Amino acid sequence: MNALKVGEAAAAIGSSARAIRLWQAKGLIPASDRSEVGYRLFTESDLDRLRFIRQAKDLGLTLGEIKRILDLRQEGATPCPQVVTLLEAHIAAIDRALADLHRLRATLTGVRDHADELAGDGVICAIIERRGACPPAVRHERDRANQG
Amino acid sequence: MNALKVGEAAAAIGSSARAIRLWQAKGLIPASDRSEVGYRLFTESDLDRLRFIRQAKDLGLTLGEIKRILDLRQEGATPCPQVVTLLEAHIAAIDRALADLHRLRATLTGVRDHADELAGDGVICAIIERRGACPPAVRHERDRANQG
DNA sequence: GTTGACCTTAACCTAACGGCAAGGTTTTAC
DNA sequence: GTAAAACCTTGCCGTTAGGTTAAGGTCAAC
Repeated sequence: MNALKVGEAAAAIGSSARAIRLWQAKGLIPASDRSEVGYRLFTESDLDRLRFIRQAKDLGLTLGEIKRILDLRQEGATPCPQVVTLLEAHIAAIDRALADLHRLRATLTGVRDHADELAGDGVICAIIERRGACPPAVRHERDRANQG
Repeated sequence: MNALKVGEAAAAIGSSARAIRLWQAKGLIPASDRSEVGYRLFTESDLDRLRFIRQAKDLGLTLGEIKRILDLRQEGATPCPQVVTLLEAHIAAIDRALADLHRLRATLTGVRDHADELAGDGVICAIIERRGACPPAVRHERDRANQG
């Protein structure tokens, strides 16, 4: 038989054994067959699903989103319309992140370039303190992900 | 006296009481005075330090980096040169993130724009599966931060 | 028969808090 | 004068997507 163990399956799809176990624990893939001693065994059709997950991850989808797509498909629905919606939400998020990063970059280079002019008589560090009004805090991508 | 409780101090610097407690637990600010019943009490000079932390955070520095700056200053050193180095490292990281996001955005819009052409006969979702070779995985900013 | 490469689960680590619990305190309103 | 609202305390769990041990079982090769 051509059943693969988790490490072999991981190598086949270009991911890690740990990641595959996590996907399984999170319900993205069903409980796999086990060998007599308990090793996970993956078939070719299992690999298709694993590859799908990896490709979706390459597109920046979260495991939760991928699970939703997979569940939709399981219910017989075609998830593609929701996927397009999802992609558009991600594109919008990327645009926000790009704008934030551009702004932050401008602030940072500005601060760095004026570092010389700032005498070292700030209380802690003049570079950080002597730069006029604080621009509104730039929230990082990861912050936005966690709390709206 | 004008000692502020943690919630008042948080409001004064534009952060949260929870964040201030965290900064204290991580050693960015010393153990503050306490009222008779154990409430944290902050003076004006405490606020300066809190404001410094918030400003440094606005520049994208991590709490660990800010602590290092604060510790340097405590040892009598002027942290500014290291701060410049830090800023340049952050700018470089931002540039990498920008490049990654631009690439991911291009991939995403490409996938979205060709969604119509892809018949729904993919195993799970044609949009995700039928797009030729997978570009190398784009690692997100937060991944890079956690493990080199 | 032992070394080394693989597998198992479990638990801890990352960044920076938010949320909630369970209880004590202060303030405000009736 | 007291009751409720609004604070405060500590502490633990949750968030992302796994990496990294730990402790132990399994399998192939030498």
